[in-house]
Amino acid sequence: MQPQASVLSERKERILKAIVEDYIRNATPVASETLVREYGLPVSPATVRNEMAELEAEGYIYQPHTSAGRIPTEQGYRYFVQRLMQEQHLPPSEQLTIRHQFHQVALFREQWLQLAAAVLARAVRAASIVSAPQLVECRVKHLEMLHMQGRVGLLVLVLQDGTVKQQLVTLPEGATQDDLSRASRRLNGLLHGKSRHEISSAIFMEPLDATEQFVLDALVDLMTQIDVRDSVTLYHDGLGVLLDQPEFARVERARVIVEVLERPHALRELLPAVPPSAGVQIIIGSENRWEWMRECAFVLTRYGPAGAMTGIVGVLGPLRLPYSVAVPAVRYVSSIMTELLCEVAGAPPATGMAPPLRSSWEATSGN
Amino acid sequence: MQPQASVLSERKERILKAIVEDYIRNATPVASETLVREYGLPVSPATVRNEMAELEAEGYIYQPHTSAGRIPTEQGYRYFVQRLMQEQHLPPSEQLTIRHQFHQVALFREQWLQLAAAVLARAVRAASIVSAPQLVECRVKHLEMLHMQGRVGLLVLVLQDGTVKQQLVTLPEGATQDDLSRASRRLNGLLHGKSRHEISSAIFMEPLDATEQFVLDALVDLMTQIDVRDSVTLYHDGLGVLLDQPEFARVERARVIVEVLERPHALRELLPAVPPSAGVQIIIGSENRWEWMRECAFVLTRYGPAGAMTGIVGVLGPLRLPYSVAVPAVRYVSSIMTELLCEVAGAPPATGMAPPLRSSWEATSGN
DNA sequence: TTTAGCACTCGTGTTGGGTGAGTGCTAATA
DNA sequence: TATTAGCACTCACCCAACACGAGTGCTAAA
Repeated sequence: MQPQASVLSERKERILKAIVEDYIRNATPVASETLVREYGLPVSPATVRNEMAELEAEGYIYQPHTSAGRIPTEQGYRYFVQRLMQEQHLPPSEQLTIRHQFHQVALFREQWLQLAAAVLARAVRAASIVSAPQLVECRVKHLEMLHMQGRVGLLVLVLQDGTVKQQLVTLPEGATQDDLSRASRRLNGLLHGKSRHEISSAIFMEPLDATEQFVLDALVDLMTQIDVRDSVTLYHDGLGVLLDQPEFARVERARVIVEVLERPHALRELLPAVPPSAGVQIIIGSENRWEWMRECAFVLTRYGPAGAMTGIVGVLGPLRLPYSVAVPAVRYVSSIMTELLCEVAGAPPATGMAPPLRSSWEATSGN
Repeated sequence: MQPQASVLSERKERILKAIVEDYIRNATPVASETLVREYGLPVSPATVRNEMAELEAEGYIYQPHTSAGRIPTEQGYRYFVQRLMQEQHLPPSEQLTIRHQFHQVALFREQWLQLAAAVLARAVRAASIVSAPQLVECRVKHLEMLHMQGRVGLLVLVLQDGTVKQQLVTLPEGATQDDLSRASRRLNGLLHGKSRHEISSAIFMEPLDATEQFVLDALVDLMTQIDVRDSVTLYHDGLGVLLDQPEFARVERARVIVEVLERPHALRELLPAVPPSAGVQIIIGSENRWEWMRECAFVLTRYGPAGAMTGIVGVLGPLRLPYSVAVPAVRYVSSIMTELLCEVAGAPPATGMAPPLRSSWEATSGN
């Protein structure tokens, strides 16, 4: 492979751009004649062929076989997204529709997430993934230990940001609802606004009685688990439209994607790799850590008030993902989600993240 | 199509059984010679052919084309599951493993559901669906209205069976946490153990103040929504193994299934159709209400203490689903889930449902 | 009633042109 | 020197012809 450092001549860029766009559109190798005919290049096919030969030598495109048109290489796609791509924003009317949809379900968090996945899948015509927002630091708002039946209890924990966590516990012999309520009440007073770390290292003026200590332990337990466990719930959509893509005509290909979306251990490992406040990130082919992702491209970004509660949202598809649509779409959806999350959690929008404006397509279209 | 009422001769049954089993195994039309060779029929291929001709005339099997072996019709499958199938129970060691896995995550309900889906998909080698248990009647255990920030409040509701529901609300101007706590406390006293219907028609000795009335309204609102909304969360697994089946070699076929599992409106409509306490239900091909399901078979059952809180669990796949494995597997998983649900909710196991026994494979293997 | 024998059917796999899209090369041109 | 017309060449794709063989239905004998 050739060094990619250099910048291509304007004409080569124009040709490369046309090849990538055409291939993303049609999934079929692009011929020199098509380029001059459809993309208005002011030269003859022969000249284009010469340029293509050089682009191929430099590693931006390749032929699947002799006497076929050209297809972009990964390097070609990367050059495209870095320097050539013109973002195609969602039409304002559609942006409004989407915004409306989100506000309709603003009070149901699971529904946002599913909605975000659905919107992206439809806009980009690819698969989408959305992770539930994960707390950076969770602080106690309210807790309640309830007696269910026998020795089964239920600890309900509400965090500052509005998240509700629950956990079944086995109660000590003979604990009554009155005991538990009293303990809950006292701990609520003591622990309000405290983080897990503060709680586990806290020292209390008056010592806790046995029941209080029990509830406290259960609480610390639950808060510890929150970090590692279910906050990584993933939503997805758009598998169906993905299967329409010709690269998945043979099922073997599709299988791997289907399994990943359905059982997303692997994706979970991918998520932490998306840096906060770095805008939209594009991962193409072999940049991926896993073999099976080498034929896939991702467009991901983090949403949510940075430093408080963030998740990731994005799309994935074949290498010829429509990046110019995907990038603004992902950015737009993430900005809405950030906005909604801020309204609820009350965290200030952090610098570097899209601000939660009402009139948002100007706000989201910046670099 | 011929009347199916009649009972087949023993020899025809034996042949039909062999055809169905072989086809389920190999997905390839079954020849007369294969039958005598592999299934030890004490007759010659010619005799088998005569019988097959009759079975075909009666509508139990058909040939995809002249000079091909036979394939079961839907009627053939139905006869098989009703009269011929010998259930193949999971090996005891595996049952124990599964039981262990469930008890490991006994305290996290979402994880059961996902686990149930995973277990079924692996055991049956087909796709699986699990719906979250839905309350038949929900009664208040505890409620708490919290002030989040600005005019955003969070209503947290714990139901008798341990379900926790939450809902963001817009608070009245100037409501403080103290007001809300006081109202919550009073309402907790008044409403404990009440169902939605009882609450909305309740008359109180002392009239409610404005804040209390507000919280009450929000509560009724939320309880109303519980019936219709998210209780129908669906989990699924096994799409991947489904794609391996030759009937899904062409993607068009797979697409429809993928979309259904991913965006399960349609399945939701299917669920109420599964009757409670009817044991495992098998739905084959055109028995399904929807066109696109005509090539699919379902093995479903309801789990959970009947009359209290139930969901459905089952598998779906092509018509040649391995019914003899699927039926016991679905029954076994549902019995474990019922058991766990009873332990937590404390509802007595209803008559007609598999009882929540520890030693369960005897219990689950009855008809 | 069963079965051996046999002719017949029809899907599948293989082979072998023919076609056309698209290229690379060369030589002529601006 | 850069561009382009012309042309030969390559190779995937399509299609028709063909052989093969699996599996049947039928007939006649046991």
